[in-house]
Amino acid sequence: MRVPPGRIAKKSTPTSAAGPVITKFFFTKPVNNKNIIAGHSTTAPSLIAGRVLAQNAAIISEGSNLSSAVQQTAKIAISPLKSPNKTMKPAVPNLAVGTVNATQFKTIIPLATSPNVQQIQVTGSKFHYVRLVTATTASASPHIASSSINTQPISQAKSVVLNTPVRMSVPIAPAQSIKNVAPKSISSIAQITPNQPQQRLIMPATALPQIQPNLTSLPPGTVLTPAPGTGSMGYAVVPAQYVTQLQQASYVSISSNNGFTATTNIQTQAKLPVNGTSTSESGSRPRKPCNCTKSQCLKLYCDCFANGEFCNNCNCTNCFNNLEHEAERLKAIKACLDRNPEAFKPKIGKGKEGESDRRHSKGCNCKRSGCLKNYCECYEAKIMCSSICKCIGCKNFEESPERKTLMHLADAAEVRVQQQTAAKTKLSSQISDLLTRTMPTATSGGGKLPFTFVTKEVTEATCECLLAKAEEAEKTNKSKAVTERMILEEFGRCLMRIINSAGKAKGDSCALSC
DNA sequence: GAGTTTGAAACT
DNA sequence: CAGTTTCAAACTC
Repeated sequence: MRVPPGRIAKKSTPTSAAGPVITKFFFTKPVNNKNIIAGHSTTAPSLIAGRVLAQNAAIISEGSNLSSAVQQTAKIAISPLKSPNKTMKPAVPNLAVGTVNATQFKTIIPLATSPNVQQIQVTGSKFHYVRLVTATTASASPHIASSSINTQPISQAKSVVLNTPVRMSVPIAPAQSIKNVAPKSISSIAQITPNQPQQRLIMPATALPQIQPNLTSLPPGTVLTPAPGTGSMGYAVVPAQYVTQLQQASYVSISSNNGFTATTNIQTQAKLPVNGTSTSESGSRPRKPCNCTKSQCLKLYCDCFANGEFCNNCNCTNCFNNLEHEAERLKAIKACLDRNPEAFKPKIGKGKEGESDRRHSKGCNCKRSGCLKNYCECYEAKIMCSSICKCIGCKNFEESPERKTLMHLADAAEVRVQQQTAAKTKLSSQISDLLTRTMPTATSGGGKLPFTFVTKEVTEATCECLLAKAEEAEKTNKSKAVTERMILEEFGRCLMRIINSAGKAKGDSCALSC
């Protein structure tokens, strides 16, 4: 059976018979939260976005009969969690790996500096996917294939070993999280292959309510490592910016025991507005780079950390919120979760029945701002204070005249900004258009002017002027030499008029009237 | 840009 | 749980 391109993305690994076997998994996602049933799939009734459908061992041997291999495997699908309204379905048995639409993986980008990392871009997804690959031997130095690897039929490949039981445990999370994250039983999992390398799957920085309910308290960046002796695969939930960090890393090692170890300084502190592309939990509001100095960006004071993001293009000093300090970061995450298991959950959630749709989960405690400044978390989130707020002198309620005034001013300012932006855009467009239209004349060095402006009418007018001069010379009995001189002088004047007229861009032969 | 104010987070 | 301290963002000048 020939697997359609993209159904199981893989790379061609130039391995010798004795060479290392590169184990790679691609965990695919549906686009636009749609089920990913592909036309070639003979199983899998549905696949819900964001679900780990089955976590049994998955084995695909490249070069072997794929169909049989697929039939023997359990299937795993991980996808971004952007359809919170959908309910978790039970694990779907016999869902073939690679039942994803062939167009879903747009590109698989090998990181030039790290043979262990591949980026995966999914059409229509704002998330970056990264897959980390570990060779089975230390000497493995696989050449990462080009982006065309996702189109290569799997039947041509050598081997893909998915003999890896997937077990998810959360050592850094509170006990209650661990309890539910681990599968109830792995007894049904196919034989565990000893000495398997550890793999980690990098998942988007989105809350994971649909994978496991108790994962929601884990911030992106949490590493779900395998339980001792039970498997060789772990998961890391990272923000999109992680991709940037990986790109900046000259080397990222993946040890079976230690996880990530970036050996270079992979955090940039460049003061670029790139972080403006980062979004908050709402997915729309740009988040500013942090400026932390004392917290090492490992406390909730740091917005990046609080949002479960790595610092990237921030202005912070002594930042530990990066891959280089993964251990410290995980420790800090654990400490935060110990203090407050909800620490990484969105603060703005659904209110009670009859109250506003959105409200602060804890309520604010403002005393002096009247809850009408951005100090107030409710006001900052553009929501009104609720009954659970403990604020003093609150003016952030529906009928508050101060609030209405502020909102009005804010709206007016926003409109003004939009108008200014539109005006700038229009002016820029006009300038650009003008330059484009005048460019041929400007760049021609004037060489086209005579040709452009010496029209039939201009030529006739010039000739009339010259003839008039000749008649004038004839009437006055001028010598031949003088007559020629008079005609040449007139011709010179005509040329000057043509040039002057060209400068006026009129092309008007009237300018040549004698 | 420096200094001040503010309230959440952290600490005791 | 309440009071205090620390912290970084928001704000003012």
